[in-house]
Amino acid sequence: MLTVSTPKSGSYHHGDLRAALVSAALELLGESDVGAVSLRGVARRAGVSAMAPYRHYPDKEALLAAVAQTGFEGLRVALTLADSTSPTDEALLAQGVAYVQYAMDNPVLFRLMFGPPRRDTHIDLMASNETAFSVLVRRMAQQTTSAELQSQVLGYWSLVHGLAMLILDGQTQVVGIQSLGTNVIKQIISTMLHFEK
Amino acid sequence: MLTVSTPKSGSYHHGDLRAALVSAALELLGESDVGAVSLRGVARRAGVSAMAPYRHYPDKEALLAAVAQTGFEGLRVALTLADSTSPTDEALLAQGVAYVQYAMDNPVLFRLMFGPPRRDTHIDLMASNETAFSVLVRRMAQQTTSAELQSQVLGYWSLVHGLAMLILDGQTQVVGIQSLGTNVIKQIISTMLHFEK
DNA sequence: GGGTAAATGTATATGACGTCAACATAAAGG
DNA sequence: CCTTTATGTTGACGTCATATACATTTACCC
Repeated sequence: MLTVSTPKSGSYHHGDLRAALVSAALELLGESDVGAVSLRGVARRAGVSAMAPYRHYPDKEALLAAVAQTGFEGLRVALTLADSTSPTDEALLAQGVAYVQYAMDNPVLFRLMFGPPRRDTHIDLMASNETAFSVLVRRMAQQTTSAELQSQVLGYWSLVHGLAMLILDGQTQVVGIQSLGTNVIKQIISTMLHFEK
Repeated sequence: MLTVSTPKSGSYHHGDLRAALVSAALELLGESDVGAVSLRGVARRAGVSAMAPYRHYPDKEALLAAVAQTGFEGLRVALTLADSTSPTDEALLAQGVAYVQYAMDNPVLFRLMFGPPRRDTHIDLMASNETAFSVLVRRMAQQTTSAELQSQVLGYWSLVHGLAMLILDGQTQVVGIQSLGTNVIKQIISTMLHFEK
């Protein structure tokens, strides 16, 4: 899907290191936990010296922010897809399920996306997030009376976001839930969703 | 509240280093972000050498787990207090507000409590969590029909947990919400809470 | 084309970190 | 007392993020 030009063998310059670094970081995120991803490790994976990334990102945080940005893009795609492939009256629920599913499919990336706000990158990340989030807002605006829209949007987002986080943290066992198929997620969300009444 | 015996000046042994370390770590958590807390820094704050903590905790992760445990204890107290000082029909809502408030008052600690599950400490943390969580479950069991209890419990927990997380991440600005007083939080939660209908 | 400036990658160094191993001191208990 | 055990300290290692200085390549201008 996201392919990156391989370094021409033996060439001093990489070709597209900027993208290769993000790609390598994504690979590493898939293998371990956020704190275990080192800039040096990313550079190694990209086949380049430890200092090379600094030609493209001012520091580690900036690289991770770029990675998080691709995560928001992926989330936007997932939400859009879920919305467009569902009947209108189920689109909101489908987006919620897709949100949780995305987190489960990309646990470490998801945690990175919503990690502690870093002063330098937080603004950009919120902008990325907004493009993903607008998909949900649009659908919601069509499905509810606009009086409490702001509260309802934040409430619904909180619901699915919290569910995603608790699942990633392995906290659902505290409630006595073991398996976590799509159906279970759907049930939890729709239990809380009584707007249509 | 949680006082720790000061090291007798000039004494080789500390007195109660085990507790002092947790206390020092809590102080540092209040000053920076979770990733910025180093074991060496905690040791420094406790006035002790870098290796001293290893006499009481097998590694950094274990110390942080102990800190997280005190966080769950604090959360339990906060929930219990909110529950007991509210009229019965508002107790559940009050607990939700208290949950979010606790996160806002202890942002870094809260993030540590619900951070990525570490193999060695995860089980213990979940046990701690369960004692806090049971406060909410008990109240909920009295306030709803028990048919969908499990889903409703997880749903409500997800709601307040997600709201807390989004606030900590500074994501509420995406929805256009600036100030975050108790009243705003209460409104968001109760907007989603339509069980009584 | 040729030469130079900008872009991009490398080498080396510094200080902080988590943790290991070896050692030092204090407390406890016969 | 004298020894065991608990508790701290010192020093070392490998890794990390990052600074500085240097090398190579590409791009552009004449």
